[in-house]
Amino acid sequence: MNPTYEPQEIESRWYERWEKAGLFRPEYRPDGEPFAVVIPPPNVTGSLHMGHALNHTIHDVIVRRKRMQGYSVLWVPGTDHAGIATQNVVERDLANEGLSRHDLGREAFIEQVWEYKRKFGNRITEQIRRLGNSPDWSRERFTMDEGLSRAVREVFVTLYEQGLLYRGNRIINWCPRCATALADIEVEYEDVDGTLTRIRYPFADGSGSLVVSTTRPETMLGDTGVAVHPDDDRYTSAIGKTIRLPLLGRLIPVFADDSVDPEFGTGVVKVTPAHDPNDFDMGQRHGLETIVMMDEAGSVTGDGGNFAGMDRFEAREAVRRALEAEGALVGVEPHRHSVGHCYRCGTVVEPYLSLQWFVANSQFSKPAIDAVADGRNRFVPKRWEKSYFNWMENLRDWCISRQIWWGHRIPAWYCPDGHVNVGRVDPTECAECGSQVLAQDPDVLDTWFSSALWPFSTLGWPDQTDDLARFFPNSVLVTGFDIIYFWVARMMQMGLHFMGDVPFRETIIHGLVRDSAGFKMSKSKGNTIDPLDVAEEYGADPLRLALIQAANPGQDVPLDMEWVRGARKFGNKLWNATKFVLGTVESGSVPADGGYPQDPGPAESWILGRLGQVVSRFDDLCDEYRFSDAFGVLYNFAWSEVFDWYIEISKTTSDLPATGQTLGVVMRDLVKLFHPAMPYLTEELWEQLVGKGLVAGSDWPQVPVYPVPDVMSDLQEMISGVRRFRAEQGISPRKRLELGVFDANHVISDWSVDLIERLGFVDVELLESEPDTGHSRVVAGRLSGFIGLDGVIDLDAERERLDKAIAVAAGDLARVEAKLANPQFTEKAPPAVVAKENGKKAELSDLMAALQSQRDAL
RNA sequence: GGGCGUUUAGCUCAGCUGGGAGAGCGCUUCCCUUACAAGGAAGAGGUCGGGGGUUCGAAACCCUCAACGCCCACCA
Repeated sequence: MNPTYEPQEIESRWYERWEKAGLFRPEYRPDGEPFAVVIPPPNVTGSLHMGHALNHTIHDVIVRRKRMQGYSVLWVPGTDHAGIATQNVVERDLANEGLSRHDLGREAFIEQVWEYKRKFGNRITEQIRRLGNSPDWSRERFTMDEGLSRAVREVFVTLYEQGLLYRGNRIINWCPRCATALADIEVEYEDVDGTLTRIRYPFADGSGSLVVSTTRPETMLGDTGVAVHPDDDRYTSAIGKTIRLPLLGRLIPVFADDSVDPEFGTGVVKVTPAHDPNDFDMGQRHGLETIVMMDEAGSVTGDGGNFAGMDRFEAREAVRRALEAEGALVGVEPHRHSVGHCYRCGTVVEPYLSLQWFVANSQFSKPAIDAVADGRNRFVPKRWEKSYFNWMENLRDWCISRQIWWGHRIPAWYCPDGHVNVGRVDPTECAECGSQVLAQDPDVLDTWFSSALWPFSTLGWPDQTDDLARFFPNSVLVTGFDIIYFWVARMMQMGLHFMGDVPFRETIIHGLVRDSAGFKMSKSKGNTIDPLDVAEEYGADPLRLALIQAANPGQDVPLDMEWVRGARKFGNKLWNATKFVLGTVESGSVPADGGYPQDPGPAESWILGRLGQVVSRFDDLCDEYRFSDAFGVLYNFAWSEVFDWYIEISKTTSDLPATGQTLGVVMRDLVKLFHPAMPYLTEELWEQLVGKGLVAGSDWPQVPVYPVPDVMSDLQEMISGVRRFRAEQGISPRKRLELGVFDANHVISDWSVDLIERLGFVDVELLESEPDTGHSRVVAGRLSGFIGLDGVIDLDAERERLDKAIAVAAGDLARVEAKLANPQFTEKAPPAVVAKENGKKAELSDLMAALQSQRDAL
């Protein structure tokens, strides 16, 4: 073995062997209970970031452990076509050559994107491999592959037939830069400092005017009405009058509507039905005309008079100036308000009236709520259920059409008469009028439409495949809280609707990876850490361990390179411990399973007993997805019990029969337990210890129950006590001390004496009674130690030490006595608690007395 | 405006059903003892955000205040 742990070298050696062994396929354990999970498909042209690394590490830890526990595990990998995001990337490339997608035309452009996908589509999957993840690559899917496209079409057509999917003219969110509609949740709101413009709207009959307020004065070009609240006394007389719209001179009515807030501004609202959802509703209620004054690029249309052709923000200023010139501008004041931005490009979105396809969302909400409420699906942590419910309860219809080219084309065809043909196969003539002139809808579907089907489309649906029968519903879904609405909620809706069941039984929500200062990692902030760079510098295993050590459900993960370095140190420790064990047991001689000794000595029994407890605790915590806690328990056990104590103990007990065997077995089980987090390193150590097969394919430890002898903690306390004495008195570790041990309860053996002598670096004499004078007492459970002080120490320092110990004991004793003196406590507290306090009191009294006599004898 | 969460050691966080304040990192002192100095041994450090209440007993349960963070909402 290398003298030290070299992660990078090791990590190039194992992936192929795992794959060749077929480990990642559920067929590896054909008879196991199925356990299925699907990867949240990353953008196909994307690159791995730390959020992926966290998500995948959690997946892999779950999946590798389940595999070792005997489940038939399927982890489906794949990528998402990421409609707008990918199209934007390719368009940016084209722009560098001075081209737009329109220069290429639709077909050539799409071919270009496919080319891009072929070129970069492997990058992210390669990165996923590099970090040691173990999905079943033979079942890798892409949201636009043939099968998934068929699933998308099937869902679209079925929903259409069921009347749950329709086409309609609505106000949607429009991104003028991407030139497409967006769903409500694709808009990110941000408070910005804007202005509120007050405009005077004169009555046509010259009898006065009303003053309206708006944050978007340019929209007045599309005004077709003015509204006040019906109960607003100030304006009762205005209702029914006609306004002559400034700048354009259009005549528009004043009407009353409940939705107007009399408290806001002047209590008078200009109504622009084509460019505001509220106004649209009012327009519907009052039969107003809709005038689209802005086009797809955000420029003023021909209906905007002199302003036609201007960009919306340019028009905003121009309209204001024109109003001022006309004397209609009352004032402009600062106004902080929330403005929506495109989640893909950050451009300010416009509410925009257009003809789009929608999913009648409300129909899907109740089943999706019920499924979580009655526990068919469980959120971990549970508090996210509230957000989920809240969102589900307030759903508006989902706008699914996008005016881009990259994605699943909407399977709807229109004849010249406007008849709509939707079908599973492309129509050749209009079903209504027989026209053979048909044009397919140019739009594509929202990326999330196909993502919503992922848990069953990847298993072969709509075909009734074996995988579908075996692995649906999935066991768990692991994702971040940021896509609960985008993804989790919609998978739930579609799973329930099309499969009649929840798509997965548990929804595991993890946090965000943050930088060491607690800030969200983002490209714009420049604080991102590339997981591949980390793997390059420190290794993938250390990165994985660092991430999983911080990953409790719902909790953000702060990542500092210190944590990664710490994880690598731990890897090094495991490495060296194994090297030591190999000095005792022959390489390759440790059995893959079992091998626990029949008749262990006390130290063996202790470490094996503790190992059993730790495995059981670790399993419980993993089953609750509390990985941070689980690995904390394991890490501490390995380091402070196995390495710091057991290995040291084993050096002194070479004559005990089970030592070598136990060392090998304990080390092997540690290797198994750490394998889900550090797959490469543990595989390397397994090769050294066991030499046959792979840890990845081994069985999870099942440790028989061993008693944990109390004497072990007595001995440890005795040894620590001697060491503490040494440190406090400034006595060199090389000076051998005399230690008298009084063992009133006869708990120790020759072996114990040997242990104390070696680890404490003392000569032990067993005492028949406690000596009176000339010693320093070491309290160690049922044992008492007496260090000979002759010529060893500074008496003053020893007095000080004793005084400190006495003060501490006295304080503790006083507290216990006060508690016991309180009749309320002795009467009302449970007897067990009272008994415990009494025991404590006796113990402390003895200790006090002993220390005091020690002090007096000095 | 509504909802959720956080506040425990210098830092990151455990502490689940109320019964002697914990871990890792960092820090201090000593030690290159033949697995490991990417290490070992020993140690310092906290009025558990403030206030009130329930209880024999509260970091934990209830109320309240404060600070910070996040999500949702048609703030013209």
